Amino acid sequence: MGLRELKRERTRQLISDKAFELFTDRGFGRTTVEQIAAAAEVGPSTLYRYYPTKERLVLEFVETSLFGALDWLRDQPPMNVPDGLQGVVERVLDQMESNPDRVRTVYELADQTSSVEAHLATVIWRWRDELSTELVHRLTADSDQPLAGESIGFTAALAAGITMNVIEVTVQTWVENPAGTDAKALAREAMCLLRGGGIPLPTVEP
Amino acid sequence: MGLRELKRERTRQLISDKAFELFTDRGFGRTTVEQIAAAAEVGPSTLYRYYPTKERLVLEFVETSLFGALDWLRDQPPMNVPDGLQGVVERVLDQMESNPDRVRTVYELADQTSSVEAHLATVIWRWRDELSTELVHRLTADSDQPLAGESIGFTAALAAGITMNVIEVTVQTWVENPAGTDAKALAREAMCLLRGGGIPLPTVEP
DNA sequence: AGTAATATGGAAGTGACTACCATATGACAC
DNA sequence: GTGTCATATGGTAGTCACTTCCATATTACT
Repeated sequence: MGLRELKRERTRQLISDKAFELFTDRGFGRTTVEQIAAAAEVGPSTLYRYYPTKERLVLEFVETSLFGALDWLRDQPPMNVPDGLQGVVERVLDQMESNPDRVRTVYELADQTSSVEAHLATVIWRWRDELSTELVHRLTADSDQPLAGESIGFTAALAAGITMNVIEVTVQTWVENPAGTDAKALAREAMCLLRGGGIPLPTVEP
Repeated sequence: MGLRELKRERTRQLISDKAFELFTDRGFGRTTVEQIAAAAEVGPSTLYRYYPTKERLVLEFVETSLFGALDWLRDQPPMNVPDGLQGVVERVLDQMESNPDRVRTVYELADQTSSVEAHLATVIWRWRDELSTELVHRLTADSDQPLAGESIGFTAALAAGITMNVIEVTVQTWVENPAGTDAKALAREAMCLLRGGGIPLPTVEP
């Protein structure tokens, strides 16, 4: 790695760290980009070359966690879709559990500031869409499948959406009570949905 | 209804209509709030009293469609959760199908402009959260349930998320091919997930 | 008609983000 | 080392969404 890329990485990390300091200190809305740039000792225009929006500063961690797991899936040999998705979920949860403070901070900032929540949602949506297209590849490329071509897109989107839901709900539960939650077990149980296990809902008499 | 509220409704509708005209004409990003205000013959500050953000102008229709269905559920007598959610989905699809042009326009604007997509995501998330809490009410208030108190929140969030997914994927499919898609039938099939039907995925040999 | 409540328009300001240009710095051939 | 080129940086000026505040106008109520 050349000196150039090394400094790039360092600057990137410095900006991110200083931003999180300021955000946790005065809050997202009360921190200006100029303040972050000043704290990281770079010009505002340089900061924008690293992070295109203020919100991306907050969400970089979530982004790399999610898309890292997706890259893992892309490198896997053919396997049944529920197994692959199970692996994806566990990879994401591993990332989250390895950095609980970051996760908590991101959640707090998203709760407080609607623009952060909005950007978080788009990151998650984009991930879900890419996961969906990856599933389509896996279902069509490997062999001739019994499913009709049209409904594959529908099914894949649904499966990707459910996977995303399981991650969201599991992480949410875990963030609210980290000690008392076995995130992986919870997710494994929820993923039974894909395998036809249904969802344990009580019946209600009218 | 007094004269005051009548004029309010008229102004609101006028602003919305003019905004859609301009958006479809020059695009969302190339339309300024001042232009919308001028076209509706109101001051910019008045416009902001009706719509807190530019994006809400686009998303009002989606919002009322979704939350209208939620209000319907709140008025329903106790019933099994999957049946209630099925009704919610069908109400939403009814709204969408009754105004296909609006739906298509919203989709196009969300595709082109990331901030619209982001706001759309938050509207949908908020709706999902409210649906989830409504499910918790229904599952706890009516009778004593066999489910443990802790896991009800988890299960309800999962069910609400899946419902949201079904709506999203169904509407997406329908928007791409309105003529050849029976949205309600598609959604009904997908909602079988909640009832333990699983998802029709082919197996893959390694 | 008179008064209170509320809706409107405009002006001034904040801050995120963009476009652009001059300058500095690491990379590479010699 | 030295010169050259590609790229990274800092600063400036500007756009536009959105906020705050105040003076004025319009509706509702007695």
